[in-house]
Amino acid sequence: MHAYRTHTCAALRKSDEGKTVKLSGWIHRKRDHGGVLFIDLRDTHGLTQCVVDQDSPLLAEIEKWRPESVITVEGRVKPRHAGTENAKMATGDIEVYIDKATLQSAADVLPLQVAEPDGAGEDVRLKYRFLDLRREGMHSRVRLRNNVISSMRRRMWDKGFQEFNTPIMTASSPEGARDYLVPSRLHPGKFYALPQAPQQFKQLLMVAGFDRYFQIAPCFRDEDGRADRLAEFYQLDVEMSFVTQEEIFATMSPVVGGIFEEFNAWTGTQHRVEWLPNMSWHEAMLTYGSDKPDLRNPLVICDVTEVFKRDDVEFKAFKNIIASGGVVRAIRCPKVAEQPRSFFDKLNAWAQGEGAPGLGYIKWDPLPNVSKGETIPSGSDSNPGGPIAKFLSDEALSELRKIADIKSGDAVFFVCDKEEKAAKFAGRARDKICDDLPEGHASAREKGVYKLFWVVDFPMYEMDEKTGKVDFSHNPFSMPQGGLDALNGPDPLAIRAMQYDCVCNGYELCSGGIRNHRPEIMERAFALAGYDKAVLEKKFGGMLNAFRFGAPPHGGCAFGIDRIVMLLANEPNLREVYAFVMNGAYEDPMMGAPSEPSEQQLKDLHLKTVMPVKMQDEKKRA
RNA sequence: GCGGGCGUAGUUCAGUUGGUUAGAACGCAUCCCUGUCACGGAUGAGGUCGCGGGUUCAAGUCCCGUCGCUCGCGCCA
Repeated sequence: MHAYRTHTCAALRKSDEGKTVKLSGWIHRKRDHGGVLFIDLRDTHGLTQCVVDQDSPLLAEIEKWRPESVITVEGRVKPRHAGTENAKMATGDIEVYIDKATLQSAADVLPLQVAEPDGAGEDVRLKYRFLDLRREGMHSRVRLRNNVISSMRRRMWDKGFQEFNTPIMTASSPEGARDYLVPSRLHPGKFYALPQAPQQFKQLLMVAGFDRYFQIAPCFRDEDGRADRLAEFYQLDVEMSFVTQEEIFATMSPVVGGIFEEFNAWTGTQHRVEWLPNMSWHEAMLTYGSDKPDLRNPLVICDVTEVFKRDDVEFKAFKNIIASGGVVRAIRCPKVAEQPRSFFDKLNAWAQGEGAPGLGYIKWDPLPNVSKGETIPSGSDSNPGGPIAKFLSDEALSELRKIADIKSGDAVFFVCDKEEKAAKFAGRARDKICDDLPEGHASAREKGVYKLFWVVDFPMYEMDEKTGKVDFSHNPFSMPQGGLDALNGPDPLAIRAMQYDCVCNGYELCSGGIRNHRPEIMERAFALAGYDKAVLEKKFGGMLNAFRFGAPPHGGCAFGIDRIVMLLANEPNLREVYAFVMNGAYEDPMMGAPSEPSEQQLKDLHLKTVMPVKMQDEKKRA
C-alpha cells in the first residue's frame, strides 16, 4: 500500500464500501463524544469523515491531536448508519473507520482559525499566510487564479501566439513609474532595473520577426500601493505585427470576454457578459467623468456651461468660475426628484468632505395633474426646486431641460470648475449618487453583469497646468494618429494617439497601442514633449537602433490579470487573489522582507546606505 | 509626502459621565458524554488596554507626542 494515501479526501463513495484505504491530510474538525470521535480529514480536494470508537485502543491517543495537524489514517470504508448521512458533503454517504493512524506533523495552537472564518486582520493573515491559504476562500481564489491563467494560455496558443520569457534583470525603461533597482557586483555603481513591463523586449521580438507574442509577465513598479495596486503584479502581455487597432480588439476581445464567460459563475451568481461599442476618450471624460467608467451606472453627464452663461441666470458662484475659463457639468439623474431631502443633503456634505464647495442641484417635482414621464419643454409639468433653481429664469430652465434631456421627476446635480477638474469630480459624484440610491431604483447600479468596452483615441499629449509644459499623457511608444503630419500640426494637445484601454465595470483591465516603429516620427514625438535626440537615444537607444534595421508595424496590449480575477471573485482587494503578497507598506511579515543586508553583501555590491535623518535620530535614541 | 479610520486576551470585538477585581464569543487546557457534522455540557488558564509623557485623589476612557495596521489623496496604467 502507498505510504500516505490510496485516495484523496474527496474520492470515496458508497461504491467503495468494504475497501481498506489510506488517507492523509489535515484535521479540519474534531467532534469528540467521549465514546466516539469524528475527524473531518481535509486535503486540497475535499473532506472525509473518519471515525474511532471506544473499541479502538487508538481513541485515547487521537483525542489529543489538535486541529490542523497532519495525519495519515488507514481504515475501512463503511456506509454511514441510516439517517446520519450528510448531503452537504460529497463523501457524505460513507465514513472511514480508523484501524491505524499516524501523526505526521503536530500543529501548535493556531493564530487564526482555518475551519471557521474568524475575521482575522490582514496583518495576522499575511504573517501566517500558509494557514490563511488553507482556508476555503483563499484556497479556492488561488485555484481560480491558476485556472484563469491556464485558460488564458490555452486561448492565446489556440490563436497562434507563443509564450516568450523576457529578462527580469534588465535596463531601466522610463515608463513613468519608479524602478526597482538591483545593484551590480561586477560593475560598481551600476544597477539593473526590474521591468515595469516587458514593453521594449516584446517590441524587439516583433522586430525579430516573431509576429504573435504573449507572456504571463511579472511587472514591478515602485509606487505606493492601493487596494487594487501592488509593487509586483502580473499581466497578460501581448504584441502582434502587421495589425490594425481593430484586429487587436477582434483578437483580444474573445480572449478576455471568454475568460469572463468561462469563470463568471465562480462567485455563485451567473453574470451576463456584455460588449458595448468603443468609446472615445473624449466622450468617456465628458459623459462619464472618467477614462474607465463603470457603465453599470446609468447616470450620464453633460455640459451645461451655456445655460449658466445666459444673462437671465444670476448664479454668481458659477459665473465667476466660467469667466476664468471654467465649465459647468450636469449629472442627470432620472426619477431622483422624489428622494427625501436627506438624500440631497448627504451628497452635499460628501462633496464638501471632498473639498468641493458643495453639490448644487435642481429637481423637477411632478405637478399632481401631469402624468409621470410626460415631457412639456416649458417645464409646466413640474415644479423646479432645490437651492439653485431660483437663480434661473423660466427660459434658462427650459434650455437646461432641453440640453440635459430632463423629464418631470428627474434631478440634476451641478459641478463647476476648470474643465479637467470638473469632469473628474462630476465622474466621482456620478458614482456616489448612484451608490446612494436605494436598491432597485431606476438609476441604481445594475447587477449581475460584466460591461466591457474599449476606450479609444487617447490624447497623445497633455499640458501640466502649473508649468504649462507639454508631456506624453500616456506612454511614449504609441503612434500618433496621422503620423508625422499630425506632429507637425499647430496644436500638440489636439493629437490623438493609437492608444486604447479595455474597461470593465469601472476597472481598467488592459492598456495598449499601435506602436511608433518609425525613428523619425519618434524623434519628432519626443521633441514635442521637450526631449532632445540625446535623451531619446539614452532611454530607448536599444529599441530605436533596432527600428533602423527593418521593423514591422506592430501593436499590442497588456491585461492586468489580478484585476480580472478580482472581478471574477468579486473581491475589492488585490491581496485576496494572490497566494503571497506584501502588505500596504510593501513588507512581507512572513518572510521578513525587505531586510538589511550584511556588511559583506554591501561591500560586495560597493554600496553604503545613508539613512533618512529621521531614522538616524531614532537609532541614536535607541 | 498628506488626510480619514482603527489599535483592549491567541483571534474577533464590547467597555456608559474618568470611579471597586477590565468583559463576551471563538480558540486553548482539564473533566463528562457512543452518532456528530459549527456536536453538547462543566470547570479553568490566558491582559504592560500599542508605546512614551501629561492632567487628576483616580485614566482602557481626557490631553500631547510617537509607533503600527488599514483605506484614500498625491504618485502610478
